[in-house]
Amino acid sequence: MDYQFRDLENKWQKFWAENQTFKVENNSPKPKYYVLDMFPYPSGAGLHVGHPLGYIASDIFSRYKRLKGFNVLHPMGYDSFGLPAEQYAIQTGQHPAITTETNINRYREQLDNIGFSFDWSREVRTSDPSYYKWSQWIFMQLFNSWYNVVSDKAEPIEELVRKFEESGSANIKAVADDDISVFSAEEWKQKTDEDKQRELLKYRLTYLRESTVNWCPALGTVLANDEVKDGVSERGGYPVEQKKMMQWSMRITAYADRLLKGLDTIDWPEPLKEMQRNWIGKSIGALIKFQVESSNLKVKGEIAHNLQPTTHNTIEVFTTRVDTIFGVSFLVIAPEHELVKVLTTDEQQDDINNYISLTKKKSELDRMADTKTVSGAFTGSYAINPLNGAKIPVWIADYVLAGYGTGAVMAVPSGDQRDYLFAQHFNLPIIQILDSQNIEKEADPTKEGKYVNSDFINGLSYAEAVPSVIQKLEELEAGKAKVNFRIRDAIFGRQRYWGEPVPVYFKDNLPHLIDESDLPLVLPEVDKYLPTESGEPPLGRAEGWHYSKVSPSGESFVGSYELSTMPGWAGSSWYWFRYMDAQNDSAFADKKAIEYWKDVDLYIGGSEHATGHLLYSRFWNKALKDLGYVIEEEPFKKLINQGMIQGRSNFMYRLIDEEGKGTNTFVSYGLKDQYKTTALHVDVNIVENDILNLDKFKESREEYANAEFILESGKYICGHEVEKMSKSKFNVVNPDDIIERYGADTLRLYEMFLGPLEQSKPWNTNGIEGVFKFLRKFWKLFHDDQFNFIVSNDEPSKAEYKALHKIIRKVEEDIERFSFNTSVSSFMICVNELTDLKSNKRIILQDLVKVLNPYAPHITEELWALLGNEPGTLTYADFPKFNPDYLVENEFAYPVSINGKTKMNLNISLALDNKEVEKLVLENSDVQRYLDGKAVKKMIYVKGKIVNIVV
RNA sequence: GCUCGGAUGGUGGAACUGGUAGACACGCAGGACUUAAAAUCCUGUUCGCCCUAAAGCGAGUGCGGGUUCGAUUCCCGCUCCGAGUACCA
Repeated sequence: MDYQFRDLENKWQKFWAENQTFKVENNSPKPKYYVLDMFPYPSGAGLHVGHPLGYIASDIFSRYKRLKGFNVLHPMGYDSFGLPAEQYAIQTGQHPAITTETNINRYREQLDNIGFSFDWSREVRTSDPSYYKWSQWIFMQLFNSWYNVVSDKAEPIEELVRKFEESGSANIKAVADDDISVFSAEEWKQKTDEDKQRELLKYRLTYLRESTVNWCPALGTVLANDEVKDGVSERGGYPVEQKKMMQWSMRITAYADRLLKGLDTIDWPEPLKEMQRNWIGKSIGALIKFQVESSNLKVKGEIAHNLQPTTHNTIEVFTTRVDTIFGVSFLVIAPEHELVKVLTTDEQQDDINNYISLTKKKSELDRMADTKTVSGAFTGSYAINPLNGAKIPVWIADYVLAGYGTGAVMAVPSGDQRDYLFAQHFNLPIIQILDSQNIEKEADPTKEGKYVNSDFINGLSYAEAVPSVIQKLEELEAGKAKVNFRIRDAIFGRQRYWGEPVPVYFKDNLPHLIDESDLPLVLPEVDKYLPTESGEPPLGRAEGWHYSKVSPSGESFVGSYELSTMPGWAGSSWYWFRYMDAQNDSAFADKKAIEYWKDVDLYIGGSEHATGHLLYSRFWNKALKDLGYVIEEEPFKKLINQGMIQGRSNFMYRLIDEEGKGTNTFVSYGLKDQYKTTALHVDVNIVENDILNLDKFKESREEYANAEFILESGKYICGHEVEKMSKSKFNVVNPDDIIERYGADTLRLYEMFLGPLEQSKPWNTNGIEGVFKFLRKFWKLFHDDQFNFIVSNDEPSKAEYKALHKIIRKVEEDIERFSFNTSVSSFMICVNELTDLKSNKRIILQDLVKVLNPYAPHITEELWALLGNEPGTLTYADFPKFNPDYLVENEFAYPVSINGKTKMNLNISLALDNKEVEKLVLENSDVQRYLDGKAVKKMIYVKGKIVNIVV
């Protein structure tokens, strides 16, 4: 039979599903291996050809590991809560659950078409109550925990309560809110329940905090950062303002150091680790207190430590460059800083008010994006440099962010470019502090040279100055060394409908967890998916959305539920555990299952999740480990980023008439410059190798039925450009179409053949023929000219063994280093060689089938069965063992070069030693001719590589 | 701005630890088979010069330098492209 890919692929896909070929057990004598893909959000557009890239790579790896004797967990699921489904629901009234279900079914169909070896019995959907029950449960565990700095881990909150009861708050070292109070055990016991809860909330790993959101009054909704462009909503262009509201937060900052240290223990791409390091942003510096000079404090040249500092008359700044303290010429505090009111003098009041109202109009994003404009206002007050008593003005400016550090900076114009520009603009002094500094045109942040104008550190180097300054500050009680992190606690609430309800109700304005037995807290029905008229989240519309509880004493109580839902990242921060034991109803995963699978051995996904999903997942994993639920400190041992598949658009050129109107005539790419034309996108699916299919084009739309063309050599050539893959650019390619035409095995091979996995590249169907031809050629190895299956049981020749063992070694090496594109090339070489050798030896072909199986599972299953093996057993066969003996050579065709330029090749036995080779080469008549009598200075001979003659 | 990645024929890419640059494909050109098309097969294909051809010569991995017997690979400086990130004190 000819290679009937569609029949054969359908047959095997059905076989695998019916026989549950890829179902995996949570115990096995084989070693475990867990291969995970980043699960998709099931969007309405379906899968395009870029999505499966990573899945194909992970599938090849999984199948390879099975052949290598591992018990492989390779699951798939859906991250099915999300904004698009909700927006669609707002527009159409269709319940997001219905849209989501439809989309998932479509995705499943498309995925099944490609022949993945997923264990679908473990499928998860984050929007399914049986799944989000456990997202809610984990939220509860975090709520019931605090971070103990002494043991450096999260502990149950009861432990903290016990400590409070024993000895008050004095000996507690915790990562907590700034406003925790100090109390004795006695004082604790005397607190009301309410006060105790209020205090504990400051310690919990999930807690309430006031934070700002992008509020759009016209749309009546909160917007995500990327829904806001230039201060107005992306949809509609309505103004957006910053609104403060109480929000759930997660204390990820408690884990900042562990998240940083853990990076050194995992095998991830270095750029990605670097991104996380920068995001966490550990900086070692110092806190310095600047005394405020005000009329009633009367500081005149006196050193500040003589004064009694209070929070009202000191400004605390954080700096990573304490050494520059003598270069400080002003202080800048954030416009939101609490001291602004106190510091502003009557004369400056108007200036300050104006500036603050100006700032309010800008979103934090805008404030951060605008680095060019210098703006600020003077408060009228001055502060005193604690080390030299200098009187320096205090300004406010929006380049200082209230949320980072202390919300105040000491400005050193000579060392910091922003400070430099600010000083220039407002005519403030710029003080040189290092002898090698060049500050004529811009700030010089380098640390080289010796200090000048710097009092007691004059003449010292950077390394000497830092400890010296810190010591002095500590002596004066005007400052101390301090580690600061850039990372901020993660906001966990969303004013949305399509997400997990937060399992919390309120009583006396205090949050309480619902009973664990009441989980899952199922998302209620609402009439509309918009916020309520009073501005409450959509859940405010749900009827009867109250928590009722009967207390042990028999009193019934009704509390209102939290109305916000969890963010998109909640469900994806632990899903790899659910795959270990997806059906469990009494735990997020059984302890034994977690002990068996432990962690993910290989995780494949895009680098766009570098600072979101991949950081949150690590955080939850660590918290769950602290609480004793999981084993490993890090969830993903090895991570590979697959590159983005970009779109490749095709263009046609419409002729413009004299009046400037478009005609129905189209000019081929090479001729377009001779005419007046306008370019328009044409569907890439009716273009092949940039040549337009004219008939299909005419059929595509009625208006094109009578289109005319100006052709070049009888063809219409289209222009092309690399763009994002999107419907509007007509460059979306559906894998289903490729499979229909060439089969799933060809698609799999071609996606790999396209280039290195990590590299971003445009999708281009040009070239897929080559891969398709390869599979047909492979098929023909097993068949005669009439397509009768025929293999020989004869002993293969040395050349045949060599071809086989070359590919065995190559595929092993390539898969281990995730270089899938090169092994596809090698398969082609191997099949070409065997075709030339007219090889149809069973011994060779049977092993070749195994080696190719991970890449092209359908065709190999079919041939495996045709070879007489039990159908379906290929998945768990043994990968062939590489034998180097077959590759031993006794001769090598050495390139002979003169002064590094290759001139010729020479066959030389590998058994000869240096001297013999040199002699042989120099005696060769061709070499003599090239040398042309010139004296040989030196000879380089690298065995098995090269001979180089230096003259 | 900062960080990271990249730049190789007409195209996608290969060259893994410094050792024959352009593997493997696509495309293109020519040919075979065929009434024809498809499919298949064969030959050629980095560029330039010379040439009927064989052969030969020269240049060549973004640009300019350097290290080396030898550089796509290492070092220094630059240009361009892509991604991430955002005034982080």
